[in-house]
Amino acid sequence: MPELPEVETIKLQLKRKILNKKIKEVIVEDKRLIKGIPAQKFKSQLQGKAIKDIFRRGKVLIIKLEESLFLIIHLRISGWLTLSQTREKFSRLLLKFADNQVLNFCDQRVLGEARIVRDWRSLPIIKNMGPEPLELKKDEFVKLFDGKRTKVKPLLMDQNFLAGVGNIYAQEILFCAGIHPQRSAEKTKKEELEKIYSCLISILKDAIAKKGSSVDTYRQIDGSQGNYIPFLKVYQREDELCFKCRRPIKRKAIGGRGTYFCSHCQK
DNA sequence: AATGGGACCTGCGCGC
DNA sequence: TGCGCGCAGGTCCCAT
Repeated sequence: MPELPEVETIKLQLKRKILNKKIKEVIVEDKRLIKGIPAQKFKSQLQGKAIKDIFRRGKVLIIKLEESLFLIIHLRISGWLTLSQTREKFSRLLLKFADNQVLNFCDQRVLGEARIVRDWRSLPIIKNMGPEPLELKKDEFVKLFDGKRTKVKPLLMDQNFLAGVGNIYAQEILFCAGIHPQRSAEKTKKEELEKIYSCLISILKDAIAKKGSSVDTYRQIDGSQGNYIPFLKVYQREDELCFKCRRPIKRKAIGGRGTYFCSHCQK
């Protein structure tokens, strides 16, 4: 559920708070979160290192440390980060700084991951990742669809096609563009793809401005919810009225994913 | 190449 | 009240 706007929010907020702080102590509450190396080694590599930069690629948060080490955090479905004085209920990994602030990697379902690498660009998830939507021009976006025979919705969610869009924003983008979630890419005209592009950009920007959607466990780093939920037009609004035509919103499992849409406004 | 399913996980909300 | 079940969505992996 943390998609691009949520991870971007976390990035911006963390950047204001923990840049140049030194990690004093590392507590691994659940080893399943730590990938690639044993938890002991993970801890010793982080110990004493200062945070030099924080950035994002798709849904992946990348924290640059001293000595060219990178802490890679993927929140997957149910992860979130907080910066506080204490541990949280679902804290799985804690980084304590010298000023006693604690960066909590919380994750209800323990599907997230943390790893340390030197060459983050060669991580498979990064290496194969599609372009950043907010760095993409309209004609570049349209061109991505050349020769694609898949349905538009799974394409938008395919991280190797386009980075950062997940199930929630894909649905919102398609509603905005008036495109049915089962529409195939090859039957989508250039003008429609351009409409999808403008919806993609405006929705992502708006969601970032509102600090993300706390549909489930996602939180801002102070623990408060994101503010975009009241602006969701279809997601989790089954049987509620479409804001455009006042007909009830439908829900259907498409490609194994819960999908909300208006069958009148989306063709 | 595209699609479908299962696996990874846990907690919540529902119906009985 | 309590239990079992279905569901939630990101990614990877395997089979068709």
